[in-house]
Amino acid sequence: MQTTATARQTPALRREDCLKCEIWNSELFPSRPVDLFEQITQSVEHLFFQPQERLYASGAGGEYVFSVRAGVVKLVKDLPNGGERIVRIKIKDQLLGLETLLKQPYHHTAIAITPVQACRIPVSLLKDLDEHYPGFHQQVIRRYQQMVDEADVFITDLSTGQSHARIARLLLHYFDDGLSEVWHHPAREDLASMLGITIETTSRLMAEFKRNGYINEENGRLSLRDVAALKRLAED
Amino acid sequence: MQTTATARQTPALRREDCLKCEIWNSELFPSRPVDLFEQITQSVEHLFFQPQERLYASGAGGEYVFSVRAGVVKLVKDLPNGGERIVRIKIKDQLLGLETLLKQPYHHTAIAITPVQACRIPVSLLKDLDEHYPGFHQQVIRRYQQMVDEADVFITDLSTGQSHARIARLLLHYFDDGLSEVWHHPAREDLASMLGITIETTSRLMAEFKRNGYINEENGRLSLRDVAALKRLAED
DNA sequence: CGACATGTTGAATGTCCTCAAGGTCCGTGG
DNA sequence: CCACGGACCTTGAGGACATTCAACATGTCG
Repeated sequence: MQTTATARQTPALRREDCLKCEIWNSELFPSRPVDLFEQITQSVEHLFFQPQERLYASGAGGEYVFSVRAGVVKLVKDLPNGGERIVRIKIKDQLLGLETLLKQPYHHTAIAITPVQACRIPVSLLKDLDEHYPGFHQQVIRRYQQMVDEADVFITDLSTGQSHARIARLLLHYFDDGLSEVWHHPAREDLASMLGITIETTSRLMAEFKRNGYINEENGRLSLRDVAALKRLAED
Repeated sequence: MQTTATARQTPALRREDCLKCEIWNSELFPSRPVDLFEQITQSVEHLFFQPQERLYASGAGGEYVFSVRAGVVKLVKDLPNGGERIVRIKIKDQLLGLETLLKQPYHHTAIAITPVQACRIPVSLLKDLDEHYPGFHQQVIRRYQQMVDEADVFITDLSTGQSHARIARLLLHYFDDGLSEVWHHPAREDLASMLGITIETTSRLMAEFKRNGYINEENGRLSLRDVAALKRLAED
């Protein structure tokens, strides 16, 4: 399992590399003592996931928070009618499963969209850090704020208005920056599930955007060609 | 301004009553010292708001967190096309404007839906508490988790599927419990803005629900008549 | 009473979904 | 090597659904 597409694309991280995780690199650990290193390397596991693989499942009692080191993870919730809706997208340096800090079961199912590398951090370690390092909780609060912000984007930008506007906003938000370097080829199903529309509508509109020269997709690589036009569409 | 409809409906709270706020009543202040009381009563203001009045506006640099003591507040974001979308509903014992803890301007506009009583808490006070009372930040984290959870409800329940299902879910979620005691008569515009649909569609479907006996609205008081039927609709 | 905001209802249009068929790509097995 | 199946994407046609624009009703407040 170690010899994955991931391992070939990007050099495989080792357990020691978990120390490079953004959450330990904070100014909040001014004098990182040796025992902190030890504690981390002993309890944090570095894991690989293939596309479609689950990091955890909704409702499961969670003991771990995950930190994404490479790749893209979707957080999904099942719908009553059998489908599923994506509620957030997690990329490098973002944390998943923070609800376990409050002893709650996972609220979503976390699924790798691309090959993913992630650190699995025991809740007990985070609680230790919280006690010994005043100011560590600021990190957690900051990340919660990020989550709320992204949730608001999903509500206002991805769930409001007509579908061509929603797609334009999605493209601008997730494929105009470095994310497209990692998430080359979004599946129509995932786009649709982020927007609350059907796969067919998504496919039709993506095809139309291609025809109009707004976007491009060659050898499985999506890129934005006419950002101005997309911004115009996104306005309404 | 003190002699408001609010003051008549529910007994007006005084500044001392801010101490009864749920956030001070936590087990996290095991030995509430006198100086804490003093600090709170000196810096926390107790305010009244009429429907349509704003507690704060999106983009403004914020110095205050608000705690709702009575009534209902909506958090809205402006849309590019001129409309606005409600992203959360705040009721008793919920906090607004936590983003100011991170020195960020308010992310939403907070508007009273009903008459509202709220405590206005300076960020500096909360920072003090955070320093002197280890464990206070747990309160903040817990509330952030609540916000994320409600945001997810807005994404999966109120922004997904056909409009009659969305309305049914909204009614079950917000008018099946104690909230209907406070929020008697939801404006069609607010319901529509929570669901991302038009006022007309909302009006038509509410009328249909009334005709079918699922809900009732007399002397400006909404109540659910057939929860089972609504739950059936909510499933899809 | 008249003015204004809010809610309701109708008719026409437009958007999106459903159902269906066909296409492409890729891995597997004959 | 090619045939086949499966997963995914595309496209079309029809119908269901939501929006738009409009008229009218209701209620509130001066």
